[in-house]
Amino acid sequence: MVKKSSKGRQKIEIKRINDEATRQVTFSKRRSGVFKKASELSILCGVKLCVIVFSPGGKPYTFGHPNIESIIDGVLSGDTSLDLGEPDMNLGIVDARRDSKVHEYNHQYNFFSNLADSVKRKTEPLKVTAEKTEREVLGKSIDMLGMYELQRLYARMYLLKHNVIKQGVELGMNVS
Amino acid sequence: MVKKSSKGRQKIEIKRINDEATRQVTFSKRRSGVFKKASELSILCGVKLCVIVFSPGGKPYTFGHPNIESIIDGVLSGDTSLDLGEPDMNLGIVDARRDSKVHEYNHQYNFFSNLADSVKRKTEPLKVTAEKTEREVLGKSIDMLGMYELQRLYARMYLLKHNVIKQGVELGMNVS
DNA sequence: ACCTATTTATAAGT
DNA sequence: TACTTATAAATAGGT
Repeated sequence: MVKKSSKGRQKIEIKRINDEATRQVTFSKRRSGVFKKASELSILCGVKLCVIVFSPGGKPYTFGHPNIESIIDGVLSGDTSLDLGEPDMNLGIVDARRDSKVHEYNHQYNFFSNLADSVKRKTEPLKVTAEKTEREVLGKSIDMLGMYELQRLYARMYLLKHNVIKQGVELGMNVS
Repeated sequence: MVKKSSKGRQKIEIKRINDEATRQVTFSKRRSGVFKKASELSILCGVKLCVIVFSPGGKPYTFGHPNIESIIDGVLSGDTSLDLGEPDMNLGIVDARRDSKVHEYNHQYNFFSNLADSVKRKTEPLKVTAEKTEREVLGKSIDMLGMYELQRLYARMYLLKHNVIKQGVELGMNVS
């Protein structure tokens, strides 16, 4: 019966929260909020997206829809339909012929964190036999991870196609 | 004087918008919204994050804080704030089962197992031939992008540090 | 985690 | 694409 008195939501300034406890709470709430908004966007508009957030403690939280696979799949396969023309001149990267596949994933969520658990188990045996490949994966993953200069990356990967793999091994061996 | 009549914001179902014009408008609005929320999160909590959204037409829109490069550079330079400790001892991966919302999403769409199977198929036939290495890279890149053992990745990136990007560029120049 | 009072985001319409 | 309005949704502060 007693009226719950509350000042309700207060307006806050968008600047770093100094109080650690408050910051952590806000992080949790807003991280969830961003993920939810992202998922709604991907579903409502049927688009691909991913979000990577590092917690104050450095833990990565990710959300992707439908998955990154469909994004890089075409690139790595050297599909000619991915011909982007002049590098840096064409931002488009979608392979229209994969639309059906993309649609197949519509309305579905994928949380990388969850995927990682399973994939880890399933790929565990690969680690030993594919050691040198891990190095080449590393090099490429750096690009992938941040989608660093995505457009240029795609153009470059297209040009490199199969060669990048082979030379990537050499790169890895060099560095190690 | 004339009252602007409006039904105001209406509740909508979270499902793909069929009308293209509406979808495009919604995409623009909500993309901005997600970026804004992400920006606020990064500022309020002082965390690094990035968002990548592909428009219905396939154009990539990205947002990063402080920026994508800084995240990568930080790792490559051995930034201690990204040094998550002993490799392999702390995966730093979100346990979806601890997050009720994540669990809810996964339960609702149950997409994970399908994707995992897909990944498995692509990583199963691994050998050391160039052609098959490509598949391997794909499979493992998915892992990486999925924050699969991100911490181990950090550790390796830390070890490789300096040369990866640089040599990656050289690699690209060589081939092209 | 849950509760409200408020702020903020946004669906429709122009 | 930009502005408006009415309403839905997110969330700050508190328990």
